[in-house]
Amino acid sequence: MSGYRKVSGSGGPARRPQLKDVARAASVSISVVSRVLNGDPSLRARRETIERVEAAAASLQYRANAAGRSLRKQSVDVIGVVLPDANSLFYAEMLRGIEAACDERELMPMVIRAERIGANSNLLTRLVREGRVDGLLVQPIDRIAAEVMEGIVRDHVPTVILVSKSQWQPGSVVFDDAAGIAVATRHLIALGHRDIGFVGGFPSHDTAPRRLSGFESAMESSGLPIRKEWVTELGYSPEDGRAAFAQIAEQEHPPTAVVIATHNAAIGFAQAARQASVDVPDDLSIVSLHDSLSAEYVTPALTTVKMPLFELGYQAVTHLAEILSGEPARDIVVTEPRPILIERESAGPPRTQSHLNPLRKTGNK
Amino acid sequence: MSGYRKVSGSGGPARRPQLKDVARAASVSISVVSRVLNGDPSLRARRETIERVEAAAASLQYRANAAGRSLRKQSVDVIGVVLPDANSLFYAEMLRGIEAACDERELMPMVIRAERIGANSNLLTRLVREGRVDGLLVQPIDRIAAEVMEGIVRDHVPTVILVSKSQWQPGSVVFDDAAGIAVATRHLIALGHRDIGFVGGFPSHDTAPRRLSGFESAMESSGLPIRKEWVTELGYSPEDGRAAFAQIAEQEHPPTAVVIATHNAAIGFAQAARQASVDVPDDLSIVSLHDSLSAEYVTPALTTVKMPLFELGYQAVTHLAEILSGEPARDIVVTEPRPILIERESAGPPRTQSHLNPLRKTGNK
DNA sequence: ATGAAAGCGCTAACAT
DNA sequence: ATGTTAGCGCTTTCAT
Repeated sequence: MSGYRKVSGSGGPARRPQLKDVARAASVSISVVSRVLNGDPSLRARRETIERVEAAAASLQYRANAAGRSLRKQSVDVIGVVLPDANSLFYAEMLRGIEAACDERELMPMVIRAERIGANSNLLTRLVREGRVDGLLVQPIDRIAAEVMEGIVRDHVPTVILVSKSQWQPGSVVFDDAAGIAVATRHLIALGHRDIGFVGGFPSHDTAPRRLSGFESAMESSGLPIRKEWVTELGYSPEDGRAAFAQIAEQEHPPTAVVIATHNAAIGFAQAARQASVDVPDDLSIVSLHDSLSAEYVTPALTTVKMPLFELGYQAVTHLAEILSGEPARDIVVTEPRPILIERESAGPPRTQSHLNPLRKTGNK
Repeated sequence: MSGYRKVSGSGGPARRPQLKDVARAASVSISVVSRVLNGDPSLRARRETIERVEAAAASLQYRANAAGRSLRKQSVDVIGVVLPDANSLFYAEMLRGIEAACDERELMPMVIRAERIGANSNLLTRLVREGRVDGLLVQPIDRIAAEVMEGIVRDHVPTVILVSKSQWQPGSVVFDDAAGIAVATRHLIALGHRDIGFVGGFPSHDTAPRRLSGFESAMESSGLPIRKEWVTELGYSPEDGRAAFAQIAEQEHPPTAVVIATHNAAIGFAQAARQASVDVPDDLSIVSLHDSLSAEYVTPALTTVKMPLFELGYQAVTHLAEILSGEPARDIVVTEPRPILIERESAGPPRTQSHLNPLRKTGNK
């Protein structure tokens, strides 16, 4: 079918070398070549033979054909990586961790944007049933989580869930969300804030309660009260962040600072603040969980808590490889390296206190 | 190797159905099943038989094993997509076009960030020599372009170059760069600017002269002069954009507006302007080629010219598929849809003219 | 210490 | 109108 793979004639593109070519060049049988190149421990060959085979393979630039090998081994050394938006800067670092771990194990990551699964709902099932992947790394998004995850469970694909813990089966890698939120909260406390709000995620998302509890414990251990009206649980999207701002800014006595549980909500929250001419950080300080490149470009640049994204990706692959080699699936929390505060411009000391709401420029009620 | 694929015992995960299972269920031979499911035109079967086979395949949720099929067909229906940074928002839309075209042809795109190739230089060669991809879509970056492209040429992999034209061999899909730059330039002229500069790319990059010529012809057809000192050819990175600002802002009589030949340079240029307290757009208007999500987040939001990224990706796959089926490689210019001006905040009418340099706040020299 | 050969799942040429 | 079979390139068991 493919036009370039003709039998070698004079001038035409050469056929790719295969086992038998190496075997002929080294004057051994193909089985010896296979064993040498795969480092078969049961191999009992003369050093000289091994060297001859290796030299022949190198000079021919031999690489085992993936289809032949896969057919025989019943595995393809490819893992599918399903991400909400592979183009988001947020995932750049996680993907780098995934790639690094894959490189070490001679695995190929095949990235599938979750959005594609919506349009082409059997895409994942196809990949699995056609045997194009040995296993899956999945970061579920709410909308498609249920049906996709059910398909995955039904197909018995070795799977590790990223960032959130699976309700379906063991096998996940998550951040220490509470620790990250605590770092953010303590930074605001250290700056002198006492009136601190929390913009959280939707309670049904399994990360949300962990993040909220990080906020609560950091506040409590500094003896600071938590005011219900300063805590929103609207979701993780920019729109949710905007809504959270609306809810918090309308209050008679608003907080002087907020911890925001995720990056996208922080973008929306800050945008809404700017549109309402609320000065960040002078009127309102913001620290958000999860750093990302766009945090730098936003005005004001966002102070964030950077979580170990690289390591999460790395460990996810590591654990998936364990599962593929027969070990039981586990739920892993990535605690190292610890969350790191990235100070930029969105958090500062509170203004000298005034009991008027500086956030509400329109003085109604 | 993979732990989940055991022979079906009681309770254990079921073996994936294969041709012979469908054949047994439909009481026909495996060749009939293969021909029915592949829509073989030479098939001369009874309608009833066809229906029986299709029903059996559907009820078993049969999917042909990729390894078996690939081994036989000598093609894998996977194309490698090498992008400078797959995580950049810039490529999101191009990738969507690639995916859309792949979905239509039952191809799988396998995205490889070019950065990985630096660390793991034989990665691409490996993919090709192992037969894991049938062809390649490559956007070369300067640093690795030469060695990688040479490897590709040597391996005779069907390849289509993205965005820039290949000096190595035919097979490319590029934008109508001149048209895009002309749209940007004409917008500034329509706003009343006469003193317009151009921040271009490095001359060795093949897109650079096309973009410069678009600027020149738009200026000339409005009877506007081009001043050499307002034209920079430093490169496409944010740092290059910063350098371009430095060069332009230092002049006695600077332009009131600039066209910037690419998105990243515009980000750097605008950042440098902000740091120099130059008001954009009041002191200096900016229009850049290539829209991207971050153009909205930057302050001021950038006025840009959106190029047909989706279509470029789509056509690249289309053409690669043509090459794979034996047609000769061509160099394609994507002219539809035309470049579209996205008006945001970085371009406005020029200030009433003053012959002092408003860009140079420090009055030295 | 090395080789022969079976067989992974599929397509297609060749029977019938 | 349908079935039989060779063979794609590889790994691995079994033989020597």
